[in-house]
Amino acid sequence: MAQLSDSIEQFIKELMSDDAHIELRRNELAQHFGCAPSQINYVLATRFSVDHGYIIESRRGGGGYVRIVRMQNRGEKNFLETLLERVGTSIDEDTANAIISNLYERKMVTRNEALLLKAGVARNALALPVSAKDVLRAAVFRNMLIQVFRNIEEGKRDDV
Amino acid sequence: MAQLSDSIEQFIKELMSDDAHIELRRNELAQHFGCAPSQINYVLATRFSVDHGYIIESRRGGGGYVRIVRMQNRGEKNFLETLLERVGTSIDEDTANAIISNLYERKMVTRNEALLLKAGVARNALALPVSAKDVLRAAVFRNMLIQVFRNIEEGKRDDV
DNA sequence: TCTTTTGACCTTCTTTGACTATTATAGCAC
DNA sequence: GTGCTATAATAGTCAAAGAAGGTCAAAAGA
Repeated sequence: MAQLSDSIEQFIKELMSDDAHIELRRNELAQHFGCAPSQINYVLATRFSVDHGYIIESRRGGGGYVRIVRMQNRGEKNFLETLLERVGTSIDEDTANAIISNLYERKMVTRNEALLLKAGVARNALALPVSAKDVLRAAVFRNMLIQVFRNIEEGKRDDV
Repeated sequence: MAQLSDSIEQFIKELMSDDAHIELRRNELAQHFGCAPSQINYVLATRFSVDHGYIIESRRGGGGYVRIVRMQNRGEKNFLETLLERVGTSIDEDTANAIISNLYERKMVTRNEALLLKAGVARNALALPVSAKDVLRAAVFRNMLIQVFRNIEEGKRDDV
């Protein structure tokens, strides 16, 4: 039997067709496939992750949604993947700064954005034992990196 | 989908346009949107708080009203101090996001920068007990805020 | 063994309604 | 006219219900 997950993956990809992003209701989709809502999360996690070239955004509560953004540019997608791999689950400040400078040199972020990124991962921002700092820095940095690429990919929406 | 709260927020912002303040009738507005009057209070509380840069004044009884006042731009230096004070040593995500939106509305950061700031303070970036998250978020956020103002103040040099 | 599926429980955001508080005004006593 | 009082017209507060989506681990399949 064609796995449920595969069908859902297909379905979502057809929905997207040429669009760079779509928005869907998790529960609706689950109902459509007669499965548990968390099944959708599984599909997103295993087939629409960053290393598959997608970025997921969502919102809870009334009017909640799940938005799937496809990275258009293959190079960028691979680059982000590489960066996230490099960051891993722990990273020191110098390495993070090097990555940020590199992004700036490639003109993927403005100077101001680069400085903002550096501020976010700076030692003094993380008042914790050193080893914990690196772990935390990695977490914050990953999030910011993904946002950098989202900024690049996404058309200008006006919600901030 | 188009959240009621979002529509009301939009509506109010359009009403304001360039004015520094507007006055409205809570019940009238509620009726216009066919919702409970207290819904209006919810929108005001979540989208027009002081952190968002607004002050609400109101009066009950016959001829009552709700006045929404957009806060004046203080000197930048002073503003940074105020913000840092507000952040203190612990801040939750919603408050941080409100402040960021405010910076964006005041055109002190670009949209991309705002999104970057939000990514830096997002819940999911901080895999820790909630209370610890708030403390850490404050630290990271302070650092980024200072950078925002440094970006504004400093002439464009090209070293990063 | 590795992947998929499900379900119980959690967190976030929105909407509503019952109850409370405040203010202006009309009517009345003087 | 003045001062009180009742009433109507507002707005505020808070808790509960409703409407999403998230997480994690156990069960089920391949």
